[in-house]
Amino acid sequence: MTDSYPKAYIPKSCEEKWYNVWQKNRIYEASAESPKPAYSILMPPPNVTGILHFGHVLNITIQDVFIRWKRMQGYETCWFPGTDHAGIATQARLEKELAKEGLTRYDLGREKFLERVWKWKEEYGGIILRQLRKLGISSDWSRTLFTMDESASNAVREVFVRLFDEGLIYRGKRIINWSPLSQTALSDEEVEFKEIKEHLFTLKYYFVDSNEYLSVATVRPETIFGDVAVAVNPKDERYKRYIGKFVRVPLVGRVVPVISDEYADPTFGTGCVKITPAHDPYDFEVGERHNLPIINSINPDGTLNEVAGQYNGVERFEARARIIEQLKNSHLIEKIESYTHNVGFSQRGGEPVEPYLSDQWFVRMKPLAEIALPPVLDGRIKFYPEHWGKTYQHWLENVRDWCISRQLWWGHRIPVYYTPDGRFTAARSEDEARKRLKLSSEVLLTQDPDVLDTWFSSWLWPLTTMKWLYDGKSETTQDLQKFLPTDLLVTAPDIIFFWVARMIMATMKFKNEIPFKNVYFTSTIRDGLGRKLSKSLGNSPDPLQIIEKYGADATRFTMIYLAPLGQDVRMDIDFKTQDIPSMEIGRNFANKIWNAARFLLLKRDMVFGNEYPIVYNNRVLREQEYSYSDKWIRSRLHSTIKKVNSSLENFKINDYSKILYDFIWRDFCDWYIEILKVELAEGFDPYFKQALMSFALQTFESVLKLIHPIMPFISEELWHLLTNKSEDESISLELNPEINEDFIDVELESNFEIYQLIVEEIRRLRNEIGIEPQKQLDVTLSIEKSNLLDLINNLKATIAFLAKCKKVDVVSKPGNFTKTISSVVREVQINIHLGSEINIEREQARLRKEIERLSKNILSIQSKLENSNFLSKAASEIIEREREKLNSMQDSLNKVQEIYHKLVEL
RNA sequence: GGUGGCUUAGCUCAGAUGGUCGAGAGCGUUCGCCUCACACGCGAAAGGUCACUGGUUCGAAUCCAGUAGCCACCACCA
Repeated sequence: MTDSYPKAYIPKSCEEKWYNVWQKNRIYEASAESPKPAYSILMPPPNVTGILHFGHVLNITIQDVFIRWKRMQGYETCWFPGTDHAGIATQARLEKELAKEGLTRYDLGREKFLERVWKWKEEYGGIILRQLRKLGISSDWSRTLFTMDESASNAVREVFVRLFDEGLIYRGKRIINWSPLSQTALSDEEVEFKEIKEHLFTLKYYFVDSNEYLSVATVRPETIFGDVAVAVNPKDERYKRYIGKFVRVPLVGRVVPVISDEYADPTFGTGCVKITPAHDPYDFEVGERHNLPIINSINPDGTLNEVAGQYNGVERFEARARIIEQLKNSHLIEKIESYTHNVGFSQRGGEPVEPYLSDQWFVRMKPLAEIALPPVLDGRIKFYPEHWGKTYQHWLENVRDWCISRQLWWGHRIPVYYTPDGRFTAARSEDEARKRLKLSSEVLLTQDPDVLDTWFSSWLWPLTTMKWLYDGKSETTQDLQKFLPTDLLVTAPDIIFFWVARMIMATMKFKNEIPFKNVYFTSTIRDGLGRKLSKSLGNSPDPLQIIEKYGADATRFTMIYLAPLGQDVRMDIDFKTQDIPSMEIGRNFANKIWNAARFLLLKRDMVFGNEYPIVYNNRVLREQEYSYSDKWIRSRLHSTIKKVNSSLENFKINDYSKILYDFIWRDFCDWYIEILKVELAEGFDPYFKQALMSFALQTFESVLKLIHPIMPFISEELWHLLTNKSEDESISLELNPEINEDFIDVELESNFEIYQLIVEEIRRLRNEIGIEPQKQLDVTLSIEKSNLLDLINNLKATIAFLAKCKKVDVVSKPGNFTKTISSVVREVQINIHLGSEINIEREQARLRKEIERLSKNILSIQSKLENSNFLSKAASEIIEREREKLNSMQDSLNKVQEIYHKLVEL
């Protein structure tokens, strides 16, 4: 018998078992036709190249908690999973593999390369979705979408054409952020600025007609090959006279004009700035204003080009070093200062981006920003924590056009077709392009070679997951009708611009609907030193190993327990072993739950024998049979249900975990179960014992339901052990316990608190005096308050059990005792009869301390109650409470003083 | 430069709408326990001028302002 309930919870076997059962029974697949109200969540699609890290664990667990909780509240829940094709990351990954074979993508050619990527995707892509299953999540896997699936691609193409036709997508020659590593354009959002210590070089630009020169500062001397002018501020008296003259670009020898432009800041550097339109966005604007030529001196791979003469083909930073040498040798450098400034880096590749002039496709953002702002401002979409709304607003109000073309192969091909003479149109197919351009079938059309930014498909996620335009035509589907808008989006704040904002734009634009009602921004997880987790820092443990070691439930619970809304999380990480010791919180808690169940099961088997489960349902406590502790735990349970619901409703998921932790560990295990032991031992009537156990088991079943959203495996396992239900049934399809306000008894809870204080005080005194652990002493409690007296009398035996007393007497009047140490909690006097002489001095000292503490408190309350302002302005119930507090403390003080004086007399 | 966040026990953090805080938890530390569910446990203890200054209020860890330190995001001028 005992063998069926091992002493410690073993997560592994039950996790595998139950996930397989859930999958087999397809219990988490949603029906759009269900009459139940809908509750839906979009899973932020991880990259196909991704592997599980702790950011996912937190993010995914939060979503699962809400989905499971709502499912148990009777909603038709649908959690849409999927993966993102992650253009740059995936292509880079495959190119790396090719490189091992000594190949580049160009060796294979576009078609072969893409075949290869697809093959890789089928084989290894989406490993992360399998890893997510280890967490026990209840997403609807039948609805899994990949952003390059045909249905999604159809929608992407359609959206592109529509925006193009509306003039919201345009092609333009602009300075964009170029990644030399990936050799593609990037959006502004994909650039990260870092502070870099470099040098500021002041170069000499000699006038063509004199020995004088202009001093021009630059941090990028390698761009001098693209210089087409030197600008000075028109108001700058120092340089006014040079405007219109010509200088020679150092080394290059090109003769360029000195122009006047407001852009030159007289207070910065020398006040002269070289203008290189091809390599700086501001210079580009200056060039446009002054009609200057544009000279590109850098290749897409980051090397200098033929314009740079001898530096042709030299990598940009290498070139810089060599150019400086040459400038030095030619005495063309006036000075070199160290200089700290911010440089843009490619978020993915990590290399400095190159401002690069090229033809790219852009989305006009203003009109989209205008429709995306109102739903957040008017509260249709709520952010948690709220303050992200400000960040969102600021971004939208200052948004710049979105560069969506990428010079990659892996991604959605831009649906634009060009004629040999340079005309073009967006179209759903080549045929359509031909029609649109009114071309005969002989004219050769070429499709744009570029692909779209990955986020151009991600922003349609709320729509494509629900099969919008899956065939390029259908504007609505059952899923859209049932599940849009979704209820909750859980995501990291760093993709608020990339993704959250753009989803709002797209969904508002194409469906005139919000994509989600609530957005929960997760915490950033950091190590003990406050650093973000990253592989390169070696502070990013593999969640699968942690799950292996501590269990999925433990991992889930710990993450939620540690991660309050809106606050970063610090996890102690053992860098050597890649262990996370704080996972013990969850593991120990799971073990505690397991053992509470084990206790109940053992007692159940004892009390019912083989009558279980036949008579189980007939054994019910009659109302008068409920003991104070039964009523207390029932009251606590219902208070807990209430708190659980309100914390989840307010997205305080961290509170939810703490409320249950405290309730289960403290209330249920430390007190209720301990008391139950006594009640079972005392009861003679087997029917009564069975009823008592039924109540305990039912209470525990409620506990399991409450904990299920965060600890799905152990709760499922125990629920089955407890109820003997068939494997086809699942606790996750049960309804949450309902609150019965009638069961919440505030007065009982407060009296019970005094009972707990009494037990604790006796234990404390025993410890303090050093009574041997096994020694049982007689205790007399004197209590005047009648309802408390009744409660304590009722629970007398449990006090004896919990505080190791031989006998507990309860009297209504304080007695006169010798060889006794006494203490007071609230209005109760506790007397422990030692049966031997006591250390009077020590007792006096102890009591003096108590008198002091009480007197201090009383004084502060008294002064409050004597304050007429307080009496006239404070709420009456506050005053009443203070009065009660004062009375209670006075009473305590009187009693302590009485004891003290008696000691003195001895 | 702009915006937002944080600062409560040795450590990590709870402490909506100010009074129930007569400041809490977990870990760590100290002491005592293998008490018939659990040593992944039980019982107990020590440990805090709630960053600083001022204000609002009858009353502030909680609201406001300022200061300091830390963090994040945005903008980025040669």
